[in-house]
Amino acid sequence: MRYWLFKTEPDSFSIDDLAHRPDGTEGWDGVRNYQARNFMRDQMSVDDLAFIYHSSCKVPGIAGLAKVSQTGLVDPTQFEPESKYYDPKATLEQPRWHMVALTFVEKFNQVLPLSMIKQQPNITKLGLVQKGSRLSIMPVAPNEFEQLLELARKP
DNA sequence: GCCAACGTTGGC
DNA sequence: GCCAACGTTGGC
Repeated sequence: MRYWLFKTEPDSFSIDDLAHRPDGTEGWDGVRNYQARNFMRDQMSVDDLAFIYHSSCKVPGIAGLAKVSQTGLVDPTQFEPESKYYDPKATLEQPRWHMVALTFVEKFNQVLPLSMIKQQPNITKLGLVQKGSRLSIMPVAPNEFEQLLELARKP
């Protein structure tokens, strides 16, 4: 069992949007970064837990929790010429972009702000706190995950 | 809106 | 295979 963090811009897709999807489930399409793709394709398992992180918004931070509900999916938007995620080099035989589906688990009472995450002396490995890290999907170490979850659930 | 940092592209 | 130029990310 591994732990992850998925960034999303709440203006386009927020933790509330995930919660309101049928079955609280959404294919995480549109990722066009190889490192992030490789995490999804090669390292995720069903029931892995994932923080949903809101970026590029008023209070960037961890907004909720989801779990990986399906793995090994092909991102359909790569084949759609009208999509902004269209990839002309992808073919049905040889897709380039893979994804997983996430299912809503929990929305925190308030967002755990990035500013607070950065103040935690024990959170050092998380990509978010490392300078220049722009990964949209990143692993979270088990002990850091546990610590962040506890912080986020504080009333 | 700024801008630092990063990933990708493409000419050579 | 190098690397400059470009586009994007994302906090502030």
